[in-house]
Amino acid sequence: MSTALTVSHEIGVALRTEILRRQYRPGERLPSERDLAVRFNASRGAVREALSQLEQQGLIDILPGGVRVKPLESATLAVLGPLLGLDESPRPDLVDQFLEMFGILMGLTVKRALQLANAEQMIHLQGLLVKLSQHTNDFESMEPIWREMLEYLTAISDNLVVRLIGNDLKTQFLGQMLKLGIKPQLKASAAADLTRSLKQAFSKRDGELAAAAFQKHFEYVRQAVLDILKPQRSGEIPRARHA
Amino acid sequence: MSTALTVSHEIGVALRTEILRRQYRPGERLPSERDLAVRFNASRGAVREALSQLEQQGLIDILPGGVRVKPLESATLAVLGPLLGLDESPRPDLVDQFLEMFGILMGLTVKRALQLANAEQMIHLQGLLVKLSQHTNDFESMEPIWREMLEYLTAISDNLVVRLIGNDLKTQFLGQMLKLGIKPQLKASAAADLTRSLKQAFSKRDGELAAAAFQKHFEYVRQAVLDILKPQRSGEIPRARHA
DNA sequence: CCCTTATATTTGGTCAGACCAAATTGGTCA
DNA sequence: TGACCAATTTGGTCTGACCAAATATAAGGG
Repeated sequence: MSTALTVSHEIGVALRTEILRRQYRPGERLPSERDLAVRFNASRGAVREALSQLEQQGLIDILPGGVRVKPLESATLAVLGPLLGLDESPRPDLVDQFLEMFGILMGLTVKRALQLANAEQMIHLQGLLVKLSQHTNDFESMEPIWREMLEYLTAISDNLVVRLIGNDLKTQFLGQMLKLGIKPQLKASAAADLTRSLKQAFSKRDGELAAAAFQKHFEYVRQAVLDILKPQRSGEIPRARHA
Repeated sequence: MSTALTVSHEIGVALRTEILRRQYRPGERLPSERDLAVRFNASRGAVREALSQLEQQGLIDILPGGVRVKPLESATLAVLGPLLGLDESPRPDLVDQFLEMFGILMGLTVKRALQLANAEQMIHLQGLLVKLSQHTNDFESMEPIWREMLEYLTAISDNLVVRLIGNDLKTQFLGQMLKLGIKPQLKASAAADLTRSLKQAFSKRDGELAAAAFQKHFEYVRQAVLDILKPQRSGEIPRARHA
């Protein structure tokens, strides 16, 4: 299932999957490097590199005497993608949490960007917005423009913490979502709504307004995605809807 | 400066520091593994493990033909701590961004916790709050109780995305802050304010209110920390203050 | 003189076998 | 039963080797 160019990556992915599937209890010891080497038909060096990666991901503690598995909750963001890809269909609650967080980050980004942007940057932004509003009916053609705008906003806002978190989330999730072929069918009206709100917020340079627009849009996306992910069963944890 | 139990960690830290100090341009090639091995007086295996870690941190791309340095912005949250610890005094803007994000995460956590908590959990929470309000004047003695409450809130809210981000931030930053001896002198009144607001929010089970209390408190902390970090010079990027 | 094409070198990926120090384990003895 | 000590296991590291792909270099043709 997982592409792995090198043996060590392959081993890493395999072990990570097992840990994420909770085949080891937290605190339990992993097989010794030598045993793992035998099992994967690889050298100890390769196994070692794999373990080194898992350690960076916060999944294991590798210390003299044995490799110990850590509880999932103490892992790194790096495990989110793999966690989503465990089954054919990702856990809806995780996807929802991701989208919520992503909306928040995006809100923070615009808000700050609108504060810091200079005149010409504002002009560029509004130019992008105009371009967007000309394609509201064609999702495919507006997607790259969206990307460009987000990239631009991120650059302006110059918030490394938000950026790094966003990086992780993006690479972790978007990859998985695309891989799983989950593309929420957004009504054209939703995109139009967002661009309209943003236009207004940009012209007034109202960061709060722009942030709110993003948040609202992402709530719509969340709903759309959830409708796809659990079309049958319900009765899950109720989700908040900030009025 | 940096504690490193193993040689490979040591090499990893050294190389990471150099990259974070921008001693290599993005896209530039790192010295070959063999050269690095000579330089660090280590085996290629050790170097390899170090590189493997840096790759996980998003700092390098390690591919046949050479190891290439990636731009800082495409790294992982794992670099935040090291970034803060580069100089004797951490970059104030990063610390501020961190605290802002931390406040937001905490707000999300309480909000959700108050939604999901059952009766006995609420009782426990309020019990902790009472304990806290009895120690508002003694920072040292209330700190563990705070930790316990946060841990408890996090467990209840059961939001893995927020939790993982929080993990990273915590381990990354708090470690550095403590190491650098930056302990903001919070007035007792601030802590009292927070506990009072939380008490009210808990009794009414008002998540928004509790979140707001945390945010407000963190804004106070941000100000306090900034006052420490840049006592002399000013003229930096103005920071937002959400009324 | 420039561009293309072979050739030699470098670089990462992996393996095998070895040694050390610390931790674990198991048995022994009080 | 419990404390103590030896044998084993485990991670940490090193050396030296081989392969395939990528890079750099030299050779050749226009």
